[in-house]
Amino acid sequence: MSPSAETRPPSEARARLLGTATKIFYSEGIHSVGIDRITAEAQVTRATLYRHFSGKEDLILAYLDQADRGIRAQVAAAVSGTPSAAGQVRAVARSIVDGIRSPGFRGCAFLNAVAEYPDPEHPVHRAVLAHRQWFLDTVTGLLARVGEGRAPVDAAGRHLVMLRDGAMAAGCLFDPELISETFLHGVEGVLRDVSEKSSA
Amino acid sequence: MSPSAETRPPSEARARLLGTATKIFYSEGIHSVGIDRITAEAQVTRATLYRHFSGKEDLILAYLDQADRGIRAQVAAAVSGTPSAAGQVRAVARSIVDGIRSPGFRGCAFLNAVAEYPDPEHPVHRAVLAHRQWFLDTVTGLLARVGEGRAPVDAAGRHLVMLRDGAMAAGCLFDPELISETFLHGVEGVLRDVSEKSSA
DNA sequence: AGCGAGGTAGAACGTTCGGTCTTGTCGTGC
DNA sequence: GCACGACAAGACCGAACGTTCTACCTCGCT
Repeated sequence: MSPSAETRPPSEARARLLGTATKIFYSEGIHSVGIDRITAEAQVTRATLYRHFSGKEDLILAYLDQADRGIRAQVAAAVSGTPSAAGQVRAVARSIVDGIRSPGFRGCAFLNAVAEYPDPEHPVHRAVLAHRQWFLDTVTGLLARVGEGRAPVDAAGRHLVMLRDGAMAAGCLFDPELISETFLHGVEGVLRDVSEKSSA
Repeated sequence: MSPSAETRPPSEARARLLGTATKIFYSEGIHSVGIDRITAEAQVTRATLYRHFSGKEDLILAYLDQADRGIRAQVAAAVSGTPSAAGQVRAVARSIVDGIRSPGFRGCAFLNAVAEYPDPEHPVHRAVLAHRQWFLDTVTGLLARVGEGRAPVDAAGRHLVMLRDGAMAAGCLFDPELISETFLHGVEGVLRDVSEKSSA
């Protein structure tokens, strides 16, 4: 799973490198920033970068891996901090709008990355697909516990992910406040659907 | 408005150039393809490209402008071919899923482009915002005629655009058929919302 | 004391980038 | 008949790309 399995163990320089890469890749894109930008900003020489990562692609994968871990932790925190199933879905939704509303928000790191790597065979593209599959499964699992029963929970999960994708994509192109409001409203609709359908 | 206002009039070579740029930019991204790829595939020399466009950026803007015209025509056709307001919304939605289901679908050209140009001041970014504003206004206008009255049609328009964005983003990452189904279902929900609220 | 891992510093590799320029050749309109 | 616009072909530019290299330093360990 770990994309940098064959590279060096953690170190101060490596952490600085990955942190800088995360910041720059997320805010400016991937193809448009070069190795030099990252090494300069991380105050590290090129040799150091290539000691910890096998190349730029490896650094990109490490960036996405870190983003993936962050989101998983964020979802886990939202879920563990709430007892009811519907409350868990709302907590996840709230964590999403928190991101959209935060200052440096530049959309979904994975959707942005996949826009630059359309080739389905490319490791970066694959990493995005894997993350998205996990998210869909997780959300669908939460919804299944809201509408306990044989409600069409798969469709509801896809609906919720579609709303999330739209909100994340538009969150840095429109007023984040309006996007958040629209998204939360949509989430309530999905919750209503799942509850109604399962009680029918 | 026209991004290539100061460049040459149409010609066979120019059309070939723009067509090739459209195909390649859309399917492979923008930053990752160079001038040489486009000129080679269009069977045109660099000199010819720079005779018709002031540079790569101008070509990108022409590409987006062409995509914008295409979508406007597509929406206009959907609207003009349907009498009822709700039918027009459904026709637009259908034209969207037609795109998602078509073979070479690679997501929204504008969302993909803006992922590569995060700087809000950049002309490419601005072109994307302009297109999106037009689309939101258009969709909101259609919804206003569905719920004739003072229904919260702005929120419904944002909701519909959010669904579209999510569908376009995921359409090339998941099963297009399921995405289309989910999207059309969501559109019906928006239509129901607008109709109910206005009749209340 | 000595060794190696991890780091800095910086030159250099070959390639590709976007962009300019020159030269020659068609075809059309004046 | 000839000048001009459109295009082909390709050399050329400076810069940036990702990558590799040598050389030196400085810790922590044994």
